[in-house]
Amino acid sequence: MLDVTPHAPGKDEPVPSSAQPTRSPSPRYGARPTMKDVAARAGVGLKTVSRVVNGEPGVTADTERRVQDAIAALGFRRNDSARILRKGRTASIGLVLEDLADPFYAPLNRAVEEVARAHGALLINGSSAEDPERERELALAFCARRVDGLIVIPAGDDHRYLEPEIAAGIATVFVDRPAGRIDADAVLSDSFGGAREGVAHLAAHGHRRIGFIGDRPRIHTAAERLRGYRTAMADAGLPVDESWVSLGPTEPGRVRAETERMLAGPRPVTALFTGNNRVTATAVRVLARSPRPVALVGFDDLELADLLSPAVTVVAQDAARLGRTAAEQLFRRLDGAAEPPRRVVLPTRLIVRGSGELRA
Amino acid sequence: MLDVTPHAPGKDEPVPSSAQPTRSPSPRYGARPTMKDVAARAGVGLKTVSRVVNGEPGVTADTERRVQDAIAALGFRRNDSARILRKGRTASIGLVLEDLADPFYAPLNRAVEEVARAHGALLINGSSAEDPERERELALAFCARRVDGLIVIPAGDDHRYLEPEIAAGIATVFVDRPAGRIDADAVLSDSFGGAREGVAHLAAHGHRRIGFIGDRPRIHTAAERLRGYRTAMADAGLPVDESWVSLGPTEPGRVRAETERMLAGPRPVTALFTGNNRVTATAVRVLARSPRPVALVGFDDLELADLLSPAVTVVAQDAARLGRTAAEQLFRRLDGAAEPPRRVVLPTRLIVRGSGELRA
DNA sequence: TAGAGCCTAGACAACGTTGTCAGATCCGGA
DNA sequence: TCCGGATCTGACAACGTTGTCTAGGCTCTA
Repeated sequence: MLDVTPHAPGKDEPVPSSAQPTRSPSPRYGARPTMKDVAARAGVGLKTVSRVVNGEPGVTADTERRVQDAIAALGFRRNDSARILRKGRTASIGLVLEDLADPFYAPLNRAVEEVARAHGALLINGSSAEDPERERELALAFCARRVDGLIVIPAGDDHRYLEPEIAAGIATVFVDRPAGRIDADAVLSDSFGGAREGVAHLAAHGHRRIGFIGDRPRIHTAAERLRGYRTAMADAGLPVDESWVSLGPTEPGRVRAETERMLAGPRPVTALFTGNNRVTATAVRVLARSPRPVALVGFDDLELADLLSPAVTVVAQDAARLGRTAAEQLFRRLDGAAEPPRRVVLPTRLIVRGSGELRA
Repeated sequence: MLDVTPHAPGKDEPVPSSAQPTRSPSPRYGARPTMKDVAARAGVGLKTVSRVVNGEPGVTADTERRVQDAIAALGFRRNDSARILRKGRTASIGLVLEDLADPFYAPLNRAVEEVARAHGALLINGSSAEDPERERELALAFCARRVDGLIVIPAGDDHRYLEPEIAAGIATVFVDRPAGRIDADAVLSDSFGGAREGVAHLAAHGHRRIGFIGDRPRIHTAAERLRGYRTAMADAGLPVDESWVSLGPTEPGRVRAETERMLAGPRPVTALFTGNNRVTATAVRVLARSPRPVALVGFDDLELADLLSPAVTVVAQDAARLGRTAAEQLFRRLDGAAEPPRRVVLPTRLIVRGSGELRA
């Protein structure tokens, strides 16, 4: 039941009415007091208020106190919009990612926030939902707000629309996937190497028929991971039956169907490599119901993965480190670093949890 | 402290302090073109550019084209800071939550974002890290940016500091936990009822010694859940040994120690109720190593909880719905709804996954 | 005691946009 | 031919802040 109760006011604590005794010669209702109002009330000049608010020197203790009193009495708070307009810098950065709610991106988001905070900047963010047009809208909306910098997890593969913005001075760093058709800083995980290592792990445990289920091929990481898969198979001298490979949207329905298909065919796979956390989660569910044990290695770690039976071996990325590295690079640019765009590739880590063995 | 700190002047702008140098042929390097620049280039008035940019009527097709050309040629993008200053509305809302990376809050964050997007607003957010002071800093920083509205997941228990802001017109809605010492809209989950139901479930399956591990008692939801636990125990006629109850920080070390303690004592618990997702995750790990099976019901659902063995029964909250409801309430306020503050309590849902049985 | 020098304080002009208002142009109808 | 009205356009003043510059008042020294 959804119950909506008008909240009884006196319950928590009677609100002390002593807080705002006299609201001055009543500034316009609903409008906030400005420095001008504070100045008038304190009987000082506008600039003096500005000085006090910003802690600038050159104000006597007495004057300062008068101003502080006026500020408190009026409930003044500096309007940062005006400040930003005047100063040119907004002390904020924008982050465009795929999905704020995705367990992989959430720690990245948090890491970016921490770095921003350490630099005194606020974070504006939004989800592209893997839609290039929406990515563009968001990024440009952030630019219109004149964020100092932009961190983008690309959904699209053409970022030329950002060129004027970058030229105009908005520092931009791409994470997780490289920028398309422009040259820019990027911080990536080693998708190719990670997938190769994960698949090699399966091959080393005797699997010969290994399936690959990944995200849509236009996504850079998906393509790289597939490449890692193929390379590892070739390294191990294993042929790849194309029915073992499936790229496409990661929604559970498709992944479930593909997993079941690979387990059912005339030449069923004995092991599966899954291309990201969402795919892994669905595959685990399907495999849990499989009569025949199937080995599974997944890209991205999962919470509680160690507790599944069998525990899922994963190729873990450090999402927080991705975010941190990207944000630090961004602020390095903002501090004036003028080196040419660079690409940082962070290593992945194979976490063996015992699901690799060939048990079929 | 959040602040715009101007760094070394003269760095990005090597302009002699005397005056504006010739700015007509090419705008200063690094400076963005403004409507004035566009107007000059298109040979029209400033206001005409404004009209074109905002799609206002009253511009002939020919003039519009000239302006559009100039915009494209210069790479002009409207400065929303100036626009905001002029218009008074920022079309942005602020969200203060505990931790952007927490799997419980991430979907809430996303839901808020979706609603904001539907209303054409951007989202600024930040993590309080459960620190009241940081919550305050963030909320006030957002207010200084003149967000239209604020959604807060309280870390502290005194929100009187927001009174002047609310009075000045910043709509504010609290989620997950009620506001402290002020009367404001709040959207909550039914922590009491949910915990009561979860503990009753354990009692109904024959458990008599049921432990409770929760978050710090000053957190409203933790206190409510404990109350639900005590009520359910009383309902079932079960005495509560205080050694079965533990409230405190949710970091794994403490939770692990407490869980082990409850399992080891002279009167060990046979079942455990855990107060939120973080506690549950740690408890599951400890219980997985327990020689004796212990039943577990947790507040908050976990990804993959259905795949654990035994599967974990949970009291699930709908985090996305919390976020959506709060954001909708916020925009209702922004659209002028003037009803008294109200408290919405959303139901929880017991998801039985078979771990409730007494197996010891 | 005068002048130099420091400190405090305020007047004023930006920042880039939008709302208001008034001028210019054009049309059709009398 | 002239006028009313509609349509298009631009000058100008805000919005609230900060940087620059100058005016006083004070202290200190010669």
